[in-house]
Amino acid sequence: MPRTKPASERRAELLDGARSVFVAKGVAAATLEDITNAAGVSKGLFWQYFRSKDELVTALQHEYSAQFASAVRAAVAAVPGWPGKLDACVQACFDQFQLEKELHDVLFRHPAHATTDPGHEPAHHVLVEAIRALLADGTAAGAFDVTEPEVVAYLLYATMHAFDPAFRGSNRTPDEQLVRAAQRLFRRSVGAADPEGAGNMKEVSA
Amino acid sequence: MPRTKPASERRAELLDGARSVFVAKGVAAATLEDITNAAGVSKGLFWQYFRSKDELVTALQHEYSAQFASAVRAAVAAVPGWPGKLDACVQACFDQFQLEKELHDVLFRHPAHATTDPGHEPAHHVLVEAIRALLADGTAAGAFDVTEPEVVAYLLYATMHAFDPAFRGSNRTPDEQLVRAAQRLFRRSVGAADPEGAGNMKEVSA
Amino acid sequence: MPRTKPASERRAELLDGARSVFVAKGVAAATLEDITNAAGVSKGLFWQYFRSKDELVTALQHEYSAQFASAVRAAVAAVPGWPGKLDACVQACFDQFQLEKELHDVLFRHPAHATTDPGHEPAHHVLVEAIRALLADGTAAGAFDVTEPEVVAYLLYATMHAFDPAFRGSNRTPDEQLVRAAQRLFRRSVGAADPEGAGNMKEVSA
Amino acid sequence: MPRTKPASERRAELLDGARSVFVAKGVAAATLEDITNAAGVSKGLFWQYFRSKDELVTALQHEYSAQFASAVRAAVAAVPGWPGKLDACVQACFDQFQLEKELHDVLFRHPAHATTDPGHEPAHHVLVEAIRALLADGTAAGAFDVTEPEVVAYLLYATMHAFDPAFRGSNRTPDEQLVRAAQRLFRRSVGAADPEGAGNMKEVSA
DNA sequence: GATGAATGAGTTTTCATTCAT
DNA sequence: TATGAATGAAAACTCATTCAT
Repeated sequence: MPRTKPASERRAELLDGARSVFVAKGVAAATLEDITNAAGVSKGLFWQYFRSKDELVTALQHEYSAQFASAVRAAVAAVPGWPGKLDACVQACFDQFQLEKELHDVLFRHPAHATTDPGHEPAHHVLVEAIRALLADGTAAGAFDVTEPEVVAYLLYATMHAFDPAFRGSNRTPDEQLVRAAQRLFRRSVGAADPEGAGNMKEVSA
Repeated sequence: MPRTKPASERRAELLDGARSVFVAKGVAAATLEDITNAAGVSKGLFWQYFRSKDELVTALQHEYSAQFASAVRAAVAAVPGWPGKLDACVQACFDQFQLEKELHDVLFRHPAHATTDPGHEPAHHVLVEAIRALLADGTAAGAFDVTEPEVVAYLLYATMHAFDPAFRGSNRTPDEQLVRAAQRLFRRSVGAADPEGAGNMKEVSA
Repeated sequence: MPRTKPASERRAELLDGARSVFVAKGVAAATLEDITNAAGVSKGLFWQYFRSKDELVTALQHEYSAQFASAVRAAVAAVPGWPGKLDACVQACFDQFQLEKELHDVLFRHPAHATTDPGHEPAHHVLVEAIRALLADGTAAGAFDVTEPEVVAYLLYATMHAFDPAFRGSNRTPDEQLVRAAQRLFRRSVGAADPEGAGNMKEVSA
Repeated sequence: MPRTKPASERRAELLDGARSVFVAKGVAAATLEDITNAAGVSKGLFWQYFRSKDELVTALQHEYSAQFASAVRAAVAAVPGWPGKLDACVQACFDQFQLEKELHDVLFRHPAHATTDPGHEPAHHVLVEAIRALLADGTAAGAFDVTEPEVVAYLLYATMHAFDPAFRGSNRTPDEQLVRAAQRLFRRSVGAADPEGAGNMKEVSA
């Protein structure tokens, strides 16, 4: 004996249900019935909100990416100083991957997340773009030395996946150490001084 | 009507069939019948060589990783000079991703490639280890400045996925430019001079 | 947002919507939602006017048959002379089948139009009856020679389905020729002279 | 615990099962599981013999039509004399409709039996063609007077559907009488004398 | 070893029908 | 009266897996 609810609420319930089922058993293994059960609705209702499982996955991916990017942007904005912003960017990415450890994996390793899927691209892009802006602005301010911000941003975006729990696999580097190392790598990559005791650069260039 | 063949040959036929089917329609969409058809053997024979589809996928992943790692090691060994080795490592990774564009994607984006799958780890590890050795040796030789080779190697391994055609998605940077940028990034990361006209490092450290 | 309307109008809207949907995609493929959409009413309203899809189909069949029969009766009445009436009957049937080419097919080939459906019988019957009356009256008037008007009417009724576009299938006889041939066949069947140049009968009986 | 059987036997079992289920509950209402149950095989086996329900229906239609046509041809061939052949043709059609009363209806009234279905046309055609040949040959022999055998054959083919139990509906004419009337109608249509006591023709032509 | 017919649980999807508003 | 969100029973179809030959 169901009660009518606003569509946005139902949709959210379905998305929530899907998220938890996906995390629990993966996208491929999750049946639509699992999802509607988790959402507490009947099987048929699913098709009033999504045309297919893929559409649901895509919706979840968008949601995820949007949140990720905005968290990064906020973290960068909150910190003064270019090297600090760079560190904050790295830290924010790490935190985001920690936030819902399995979700990224389950959502983006799925084959549905095809190369050519135009739907997800913007999300990726928004994060690459955030990094690019950081590099370009820092370079313009004389703090960084990056001649091709677009390309470097893209490479660093790839690097960030080292934080993905699924990607880390058996890598047992402690979180703290991994983040510090990444920050140092990012700083060097943009030609900024190492975070603490900046002796490194000098020695090399000497 | 094939007659008896040596087991290793049959297994290879099955792996070849699977590879082509996986590339053609993805791992999830490929049925075991597709695979045995492609291999030119009967359906039942599959079970004599693999316990499940997942085992087959894993075998293919191993094959792939092993080849990848050995290609990288060979490329590194073939070049003299530490910065040159680093560049060669980057270039070899790029070339490997180009070699069978879709195969990596289809094999490793599949959910079967689970986080905790212990079967694939060695392959990852062998490549990370190759990079680590390069960094440690170069540092010992005074050419690089890397204090935590394990961690940096892992991070750079992640960066390398920027070459994955599936990962690149809409990124339209020309191949040549992408490789050059990656080489510069790697050099900087290890504290070596930029490939050409090493002015960058100096300016920053000045 | 339609407000209250007279029931008969609503019912007509529903019937119209159903007719167009049925013609467009067939009875089986048409969903009640298609129909209510086409009618511009809500899904739930359907149940206020029809107890089931079958009831709706039956209603449409009745409508169709009633119109068919009355068109035939009118055509017959409009023409003087018995052979002329017979020709007119044939022509009217042909014209009716042309009128809404697909509708008859879609409505009466549907399984819902079951053998034992007592609902459609009257319609058939009214047409058979029109033919029967024509044969009986013509015979009484000495123009036809039909000893069992009921049975012959029924047989000729069956013959008339040769005009059904769905029945014709790949038959490529031009319309004009088909009608002429049918008229000749009907005339002969009732023992009347061939329409033009009545030599045929004589030769045979000679 | 199934036993392997020759494909043709399995296929026949499936066809037999389908035929009985279709007759029992109609094509639309019959589920594939009903059919496989009736055939005594598992659900999945169906798809090894037919690609879809429609393909099965079509196969049954072909089977039916082929048998129908050959029965008619045999009956016609067995009788000497043109009028006798005509009568035999009518009788054979009637007998065929009696043979599996509901099957024709259930098979051909189904929407799958679409107008444009090229698969069934040959079957129709083979019967029309048998009638056409009869008319043409009889005319050539001077026994019939038919100027357009193709068209008349097609019309008489339509007439024959009066024998279809589903078509007859509430028509209560005794079988015997119906067949006699049809034979008389056919004879008249082709310009041959009435079966018994040929007075009719004479009176009319006089 | 090799085959492929047979199985049947499992999945997505549809849609007539209800009912709280 | 009119609405449309919600239901859930079916139904078609898939495919990994078995096993008699």
